[in-house]
Amino acid sequence: MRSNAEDLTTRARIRDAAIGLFGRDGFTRATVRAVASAAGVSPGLVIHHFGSKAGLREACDRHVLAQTATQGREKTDPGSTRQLIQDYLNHPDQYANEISYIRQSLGDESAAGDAFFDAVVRQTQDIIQDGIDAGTIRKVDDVRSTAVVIASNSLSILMLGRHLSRTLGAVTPEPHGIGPELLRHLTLPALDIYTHGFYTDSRFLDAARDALRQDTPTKEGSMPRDPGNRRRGVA
Amino acid sequence: MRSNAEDLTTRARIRDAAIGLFGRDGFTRATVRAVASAAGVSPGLVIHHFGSKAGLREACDRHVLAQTATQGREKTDPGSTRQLIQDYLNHPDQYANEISYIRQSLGDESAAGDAFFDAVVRQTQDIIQDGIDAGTIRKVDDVRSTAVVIASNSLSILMLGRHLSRTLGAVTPEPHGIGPELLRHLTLPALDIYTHGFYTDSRFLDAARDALRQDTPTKEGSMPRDPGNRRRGVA
DNA sequence: TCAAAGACTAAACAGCTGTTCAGCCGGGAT
DNA sequence: ATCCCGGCTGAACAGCTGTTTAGTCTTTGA
Repeated sequence: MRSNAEDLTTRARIRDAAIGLFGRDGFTRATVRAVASAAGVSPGLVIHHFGSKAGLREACDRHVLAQTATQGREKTDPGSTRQLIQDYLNHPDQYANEISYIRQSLGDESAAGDAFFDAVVRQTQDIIQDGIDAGTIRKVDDVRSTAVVIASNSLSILMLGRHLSRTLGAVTPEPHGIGPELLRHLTLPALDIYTHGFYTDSRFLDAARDALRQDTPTKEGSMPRDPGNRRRGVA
Repeated sequence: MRSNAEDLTTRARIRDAAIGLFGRDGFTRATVRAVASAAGVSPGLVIHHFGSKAGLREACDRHVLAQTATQGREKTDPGSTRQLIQDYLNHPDQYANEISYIRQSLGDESAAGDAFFDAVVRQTQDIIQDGIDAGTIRKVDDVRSTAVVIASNSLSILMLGRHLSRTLGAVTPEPHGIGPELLRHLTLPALDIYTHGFYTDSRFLDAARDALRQDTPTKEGSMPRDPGNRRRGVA
């Protein structure tokens, strides 16, 4: 999205190379030497600039987080959100490194991953609340829990993109596997469920509600009673 | 689920220890020495039995895959599925290692992860087809794509369990973060969406359908036209 | 102009990694 | 009894890891 040329500060070049390698190989497998080599620099300089590999990772965390935060700023503005998606579909490679990096952060437990997930949930909750107020989204009992479910569903594409593209036979952009073709495959089925639901009646929902009502919420340990036939194989 | 005592073969003890450590720390971070130590054995013996660390991993893949395959065998039988869930809720720790291991396999690209994901999709597709035939699940245009969406949503709990438990304030069983309390939080919101849908009308679905229809599916590269306001921020 | 500071490198260091090797031990077959 | 073979160990090896160090080059500032 920004200047792809090599007019960047050496420090920034190292950071960007690290984001790419961390996203592709993970924080453990990506080595300081590989980052240095990708940035055209000696390993010592990486440490000189960032103190340690952990420091380099923190710098990458801060940078990716700041970048995605400015993008998520225009959350309740539907027009800019659409433009953002369109922008991504036109230039998928531009965001590839950040996407992969966030995927790694969400998997490999880290404070940055926590922060990103919380931001997505918060943002989703705002969108849902606005949608409810505008009448485009059904009124739900618990907005926060619903936001968590929706966010989890959305982020599953990020976490499982490689598998999704593979089983659907879509082209698989490296390394995250998320491309326009994948979104084209998933959009209608997902929106169909979000629009018309998945079950024909409220049988499963009622059963689960009953089961949860009579389920004594013991604060720790196993559940004493059969919770019933909640979530039969799916969900 | 089987004998937890130490009447196992040394080879099996090493394998089980490896499954635990691989699931907790990932395949790279978990070392042969750590596995050996956890199994009460010398590092050389691990190599002696499995040839290499990669061979050990393959053995773990085979074992976890076989174990989950036998469990998924009774897929279309709702009673046994319910019993399986109940069994898990009563003895969550029993499955913790396998769950974590599968999570790692799905994230860290591997043939075992691919096989597991495909099995889940296949199984989900069968369940959906049966549900449609029985009238409990709405008839959908594309059963396979719908199955992929449902499977992706379901597996997101596995991939993001730690985050879900954290933001919901639920107890977080190590290391995967999936416990009864988390399921208790998510069941009703998820089933509510699956039962009543999420949007109030088909506005978003229709818009996406129109956008996809007029979208020339170029087989490679960027999309030439604005795909429209599909999936506004969520989904 | 000179000195201080920072960017940068090449080499080395210590620690950890997977793996190998020589050999010990115990139990079954000959 | 002897042989031997597989389970098993402890030590060692080579390679890679993050990091340090000594030193060079370039820029900057008074």
